[in-house]
Amino acid sequence: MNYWLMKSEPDTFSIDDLMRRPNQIEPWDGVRNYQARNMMRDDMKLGDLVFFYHSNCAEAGIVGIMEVVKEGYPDSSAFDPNDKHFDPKSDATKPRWMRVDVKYVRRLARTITLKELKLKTELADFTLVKNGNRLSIMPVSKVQWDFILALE
DNA sequence: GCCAACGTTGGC
DNA sequence: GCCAACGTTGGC
Repeated sequence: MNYWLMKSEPDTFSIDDLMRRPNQIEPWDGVRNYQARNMMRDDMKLGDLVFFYHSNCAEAGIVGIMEVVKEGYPDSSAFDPNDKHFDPKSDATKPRWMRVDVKYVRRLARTITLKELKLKTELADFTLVKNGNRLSIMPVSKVQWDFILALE
């Protein structure tokens, strides 16, 4: 069982949007970064738990928990010329990009903000708080996961 | 809206 | 295969 963190801009897709989806499931598409792609393709497994992180907003931070309900499969949004994330170098026979499906588990009692996480010496090695980090998907160790949840 | 950090692209 | 130019991310 592994733990993850996934970022989303709430203006684009927030945890409220996830709650309103049919069955509260969302295909996590549009990721166009190879490191993040590789994690979805190779490492994210059914039942893994994921922090939902709101980025690029007034109160950036962890707002909830999701669960992986479908493992890596081709991101067909890359095939659609009308899609914002269309990639002409990807097609159905040779898909370049992958996605997983995630399902809403619960909202945190409060937002655990980036500001707060940055103050914790226990999280000094956590990718999220590293300066200049831009990965939209990252692994979270069990120790980090438990520590962060204990802040709730 | 600014801008630093970073990944990707493409010329050579 | 180097690296400058460019585009994007995301905190502030």
